[in-house]
Amino acid sequence: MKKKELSPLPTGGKPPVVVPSSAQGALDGYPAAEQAVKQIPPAAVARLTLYLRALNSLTGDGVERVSSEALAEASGVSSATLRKDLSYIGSHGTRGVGYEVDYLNRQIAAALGLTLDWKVAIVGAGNLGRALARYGGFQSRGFEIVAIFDADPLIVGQEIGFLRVSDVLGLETGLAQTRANMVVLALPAHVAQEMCDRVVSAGVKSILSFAPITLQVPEGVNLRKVDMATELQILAYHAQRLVD
Amino acid sequence: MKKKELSPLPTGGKPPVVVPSSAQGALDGYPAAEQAVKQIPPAAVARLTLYLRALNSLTGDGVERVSSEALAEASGVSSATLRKDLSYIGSHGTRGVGYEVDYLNRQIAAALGLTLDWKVAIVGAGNLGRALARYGGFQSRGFEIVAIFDADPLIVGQEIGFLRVSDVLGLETGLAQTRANMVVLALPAHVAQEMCDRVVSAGVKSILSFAPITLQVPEGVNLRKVDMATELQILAYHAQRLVD
DNA sequence: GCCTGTGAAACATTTCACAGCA
DNA sequence: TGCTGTGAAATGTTTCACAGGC
Repeated sequence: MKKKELSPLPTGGKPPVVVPSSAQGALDGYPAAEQAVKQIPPAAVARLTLYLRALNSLTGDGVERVSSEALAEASGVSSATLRKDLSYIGSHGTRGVGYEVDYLNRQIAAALGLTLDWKVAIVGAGNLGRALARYGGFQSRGFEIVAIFDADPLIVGQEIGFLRVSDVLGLETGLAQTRANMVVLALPAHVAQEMCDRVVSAGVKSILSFAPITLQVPEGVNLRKVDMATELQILAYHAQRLVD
Repeated sequence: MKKKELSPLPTGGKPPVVVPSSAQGALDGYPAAEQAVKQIPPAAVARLTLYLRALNSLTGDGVERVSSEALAEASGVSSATLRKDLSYIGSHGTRGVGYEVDYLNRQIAAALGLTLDWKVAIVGAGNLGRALARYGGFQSRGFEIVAIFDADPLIVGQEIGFLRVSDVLGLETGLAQTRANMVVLALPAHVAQEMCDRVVSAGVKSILSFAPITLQVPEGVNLRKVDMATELQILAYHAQRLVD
């Protein structure tokens, strides 16, 4: 349901292991292009963001070096997992010593693509959309909120933080003008798919949805979902089990 | 970091495998008590909530029966995965026919423990906390928001939806009085761990945190985390890879 | 005949344990 | 000596493919 693949190169590496020989015999011509698209396991990518947070916090505390043990503890994972994760982005530590906080921070950020320019548009200026627009946590890591849209005439035109709510009628134009390359959907279920489609048509390839509905997106579009109700239900399952 | 274990049995078998005999040997008298604490794989639990959403939507459309293929499509997973997931909670379909929408809905809800009484308290009445308090998605699935706390004197006493913001000084008392058994933390990073500790001390075992920080909780406490910045960073990684 | 339920295979992730280098 | 980096083992998840009942 989500894999596709087209990288016909034997990038060579551990888990991500690229299909050894197999397919691809057809085209190519180059023996071994080194462009090799890394490929970090999804589970590791998610954790890299945690390490980043922990490293930022350490920087704030003036710490300059950290061991895998300590960083793992601060991130809530095992040290073995942490070392394995870091190995996917290369060897950036010193044996017998540990990791340089600042340097590692930059390495992870680079691996995640955070050095690029990310412009985020929020669709939906209801309670959640407004809260997101005002949330400072985005800006801090290079995500700039460039626009916020809504359909309600009473909300359009309002100021939220440094932004003015735009009419969703002008969604496509707005996305193009602001060069938004990510969209956050903060919408009720019944309009989410429609807005999602428009956003996709406008060429946006990265979408974060808070809508309580399963959205369909075409291949090549990256969709991540956050749903409070879902999280509570998962908690409920575990809590119930404690009681037996 | 999260496993514990105490089952000294060679459980051997597929994922969920019910602990064969194990604990409780004390009572019963039957050779094979069927009470057997299920055990659904975490990945499957997360997806069961998606099926629930899809089933609700189908009910709304007046659909009474659904095939694994159709339900999987609506939920965004493969039909094999769906059938496997459902098999963890028992056989509730009819071969050659499909699943009864209403019946399956109830079976999943029961398996997730949604028939119990969940009372949720929100700690933090900032932008996000207020948005969550007003979000209708909770109530719909048996989660009742029973209190919301904040430390800011300007916010304490305000009305949000049907609730009045309580002073976080009275957190412990408030949790006890309202019999809250779940807590949502909607707090800035610098106070999140402290509040988390207080909530844990008060006996709450299920916590959903929106704070952009890794929280430490003792064994036996269930913590789930949602972080917008993390989600965007993961999107950034994938988006960057599309460019190569 | 058709679609569910499920062993078994394929694949992915995590943990172990230790070699290797500062 | 001490901690990283990483093969190999253990564990978990997804997919395959087909037996089995309606």
